[in-house]
Amino acid sequence: MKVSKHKGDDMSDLRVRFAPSPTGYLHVGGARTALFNWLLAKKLGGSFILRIEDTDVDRSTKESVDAILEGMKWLGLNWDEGPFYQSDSFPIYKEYVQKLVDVGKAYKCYCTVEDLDAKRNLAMQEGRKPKYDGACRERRELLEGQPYVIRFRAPQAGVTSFDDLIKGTITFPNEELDDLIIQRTDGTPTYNFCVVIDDASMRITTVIRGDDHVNNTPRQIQLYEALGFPVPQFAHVPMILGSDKARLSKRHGATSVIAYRDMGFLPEALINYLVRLGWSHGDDEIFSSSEMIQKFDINNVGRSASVFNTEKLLWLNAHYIKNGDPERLANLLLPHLSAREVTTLGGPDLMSVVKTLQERAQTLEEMADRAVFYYNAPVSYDEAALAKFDKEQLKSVFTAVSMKLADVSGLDVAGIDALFKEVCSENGWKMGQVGQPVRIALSGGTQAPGIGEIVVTLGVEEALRRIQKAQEFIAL
RNA sequence: GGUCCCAUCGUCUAGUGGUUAGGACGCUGGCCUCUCACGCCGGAGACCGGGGUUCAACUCCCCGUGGGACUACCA
Repeated sequence: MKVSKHKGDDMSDLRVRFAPSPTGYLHVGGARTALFNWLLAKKLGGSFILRIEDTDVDRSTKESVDAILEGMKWLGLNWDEGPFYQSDSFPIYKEYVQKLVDVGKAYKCYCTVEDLDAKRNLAMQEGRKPKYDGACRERRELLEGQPYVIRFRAPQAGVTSFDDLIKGTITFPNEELDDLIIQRTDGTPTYNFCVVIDDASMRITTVIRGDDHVNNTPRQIQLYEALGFPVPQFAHVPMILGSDKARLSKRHGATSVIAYRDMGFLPEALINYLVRLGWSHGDDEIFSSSEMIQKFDINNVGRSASVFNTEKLLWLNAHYIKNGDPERLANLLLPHLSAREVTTLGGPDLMSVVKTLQERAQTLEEMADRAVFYYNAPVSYDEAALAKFDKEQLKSVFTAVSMKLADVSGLDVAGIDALFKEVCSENGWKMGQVGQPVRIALSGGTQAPGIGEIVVTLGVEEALRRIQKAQEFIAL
């Protein structure tokens, strides 16, 4: 077999990671980043690693970790290694900080937060760069007992650049980069330092992450080089925006993937929606997970931010509901029915109910709403709709239909539909004069599955009972 | 302010110098029809602006303009 020289080929030793910080739930932006990582790993037979970035002890919570894991699992984004916690590696970071200090690539800085803030504000006011002024960079004497942070001694001349898999070559003048803090006063390491140590020690080959990290990348590259680690490849995926083109946030509506689950979305719909946000494969819109894996290519990820569009997500969800397995949907629908205090016990077969609703619901929530009448007989009727028919007419329709229905059994949907046609032709009625009143009698309203579907699903006996009740109602 | 990134219908996008600029969501006209949906057929709808390069620019370059990110002892 010939070995291809093309970049991106033969990457079976590819190692990628998703590294959320546990300061909230898994949001759709993070989910998409995770998805792209997962897809690339699956496609190239690499490893997908989950790492929890909890170096900020104050803001990190166990609840958030659980919420993120729950979201990942729901979406089916299984990981090969982890979850690893940065907080478990504090001693290791410390070791590497010391190494850098020993060789003079890092130094103690005694500047106080107040001093730094003051200098920064002054610089801003005077229109200068608000970067660290290097006050302690050349300090020779050590101040005993004074609190300090450790700063990385960054190169001040030249440029740092990298070839981003998505954005192309990006170059930064080193003079724009100041000496970043790698260890806080309390001895804990900071984010930019930890990612480098972790990505290096986990032998990550390709870092796929949000666009908002582009500016951190040159600093991290300098750290890799100072530490003597190989620099991984980078791929920065653009942000997801809200309808007003501002960064997606709660005020744009739901951003948590679990919230979408609770609103009745299917995981495959959300995944399909997310994969198309920023990535494309010609004119294709619908992707099964195996198609996604097969067709995914990081080079086809777009460079610009995209707006989250719930309408399209709804369309995809409707698509997957329409084509989904009724049994699975029935199970997924259960909690939504419970939330409506509907019990399916003793009622129609839920799977049959689902089948009548698959083309009529965009979400499981909507399906649940539409399913209620099957289990709870109407206690009132759409009076406005009923008013469109003459009372006497209604009576004769109900009577005629009841008589027909009374002596049939075992009919399927087509059979029941044919039976209604008979009623029409025998009495000189139009289907509209018969179907709609019966629909109201059976469901209480005007929007429901086809008459035949309802009668068969409900069962002839229950249908007759409901028609009788309606008959009594209009007699009042 | 500085640095970096981005720019095709309202939205998601295809497009890699020569196309009637394609598809999808949404919107909309019609068909189907017992309601609601589904489905099918049709319609409106875009290359941010200005300079170059070229026989020819949506496509390449530059400058604007407009968005966004970062500029923390957050990640």
